[in-house]
Amino acid sequence: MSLRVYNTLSKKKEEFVVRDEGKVSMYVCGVTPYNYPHLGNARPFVVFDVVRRYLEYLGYETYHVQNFTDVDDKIIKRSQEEGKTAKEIADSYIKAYFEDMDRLGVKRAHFYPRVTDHIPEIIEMVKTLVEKGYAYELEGDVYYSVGKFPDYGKLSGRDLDELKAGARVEVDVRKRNPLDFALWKRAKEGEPAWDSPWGPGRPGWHIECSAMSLKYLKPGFDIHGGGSDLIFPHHENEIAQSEAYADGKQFVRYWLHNGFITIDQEKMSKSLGNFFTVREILAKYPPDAVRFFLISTHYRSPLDFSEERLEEAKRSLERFYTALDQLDKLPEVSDHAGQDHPLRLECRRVEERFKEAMNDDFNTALALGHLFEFVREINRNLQDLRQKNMEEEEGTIGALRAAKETLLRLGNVLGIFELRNKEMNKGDELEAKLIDLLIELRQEFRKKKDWATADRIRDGLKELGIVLEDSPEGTIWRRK
RNA sequence: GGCGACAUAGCCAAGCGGUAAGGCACGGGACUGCAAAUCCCUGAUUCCCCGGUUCAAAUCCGGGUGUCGCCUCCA
Repeated sequence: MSLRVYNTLSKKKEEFVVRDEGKVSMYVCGVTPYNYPHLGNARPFVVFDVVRRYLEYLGYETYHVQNFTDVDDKIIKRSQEEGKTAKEIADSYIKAYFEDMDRLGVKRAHFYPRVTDHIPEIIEMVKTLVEKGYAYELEGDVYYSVGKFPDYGKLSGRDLDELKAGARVEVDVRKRNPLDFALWKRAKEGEPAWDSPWGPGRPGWHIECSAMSLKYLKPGFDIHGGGSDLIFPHHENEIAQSEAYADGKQFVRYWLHNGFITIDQEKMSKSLGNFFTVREILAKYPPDAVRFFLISTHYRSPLDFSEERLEEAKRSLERFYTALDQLDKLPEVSDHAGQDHPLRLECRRVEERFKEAMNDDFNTALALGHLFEFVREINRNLQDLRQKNMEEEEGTIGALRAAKETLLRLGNVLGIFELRNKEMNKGDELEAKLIDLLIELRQEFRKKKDWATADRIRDGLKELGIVLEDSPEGTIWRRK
């Protein structure tokens, strides 16, 4: 069974066929760095990180490009307010973007082009569009003439006439069609500007992505992704510009869009003010829980945010972690031990199911379900281990070690387990030694059957977020 | 006003024509000094409502109701 992805362009799941065999070129619309990213902003980056990881798991070589829109109205406004240059604003929030996404385990794209580094390419593209008759100049501004592009509306499923009728946009009477959009904007006083054939100005909103994606990925690249609010007008306009520029050559093969994060069923957005920044959330919840939360629902569905959900995500992950910790303690045995153990079969089955789920338009929720079932199977075997004789034990241990490898490998396609250790290792050594000392003392009390004192230690530690678990092999502790 | 999406147990969430995955929470049991962790068992006669198609529908069609999104910067 092969990978199928939902293409916004066709509104259907399609078989995923790449342009260049064995390689996937992907472009994800990045941020305008004028603010700290909120959770809604982060969703596409986590989503497309999983997409990329899965493609790599399948054996594709990926080339992932993501832009920074480092000049635009909001950055300019912000820079004027703070008395800084646009570049200073952009630089500082780009830095913040990386800090936050790194913590969420988002792999770095291979390349992050910035608009301000691509002004010549953009000017060239606008110039060509004017020459080809798709764009016109108006007092230093250049507009794209949507009426010239017959396919306009094909991505968002809109009809030009309907759009005109329903347009709530303030109409600029100079434009030929109210929907014509700016490719180049004349500079106002005090704004960053570059020289162009139409006078000093800066790129319009949509042209950057076309210019940069075409430059680095060439027409007909495989995946273009972003939030579904970009479908119209941003991506619609990108298609219009890019396909007009490339003489009708297909711009993108697969358009992928993720659903929104909502709060109380309402879209999380800066303008509504109902947002939480990634760093606010990470101050209260571990990154793996946030990431788990983000992938526990299919990427195209809306996802309602709440602290309860994050708590739930945290508890769900515990299931994986307790199993993983048990598996870590297993002694080494020959790799071939337990070759015909039933658990080995489960390993193959879970991987098949995992692939089947992910092949169906990256169904991470289903994939996680399979992983949970697999964990139960692992725990069953772990429990059995105690009642086994030596010979059987070796086989079970061998199979369990293989299961651990499978679980870790599949989990990391989703990027969840690798985040855990980072956070867990944060505790300092002194703390660990003190806890060990308390456990030792408690052991003494337990021997003397002084349950009251023993329980006081356990309860006290629990208050501090340290959970003790007694087992025949001794007492272990973990953070709650 | 135009276009579109979604409605599945207490909560979250898969399934998209063959008789309801998984997680969290809850209850019972095993284990334990008691817990915790883990395992076992239990939970929707039913998938918003009403019709229809079909041997068979949560899944398809029609009509309602409700919620949300896009049409404006927006991930």
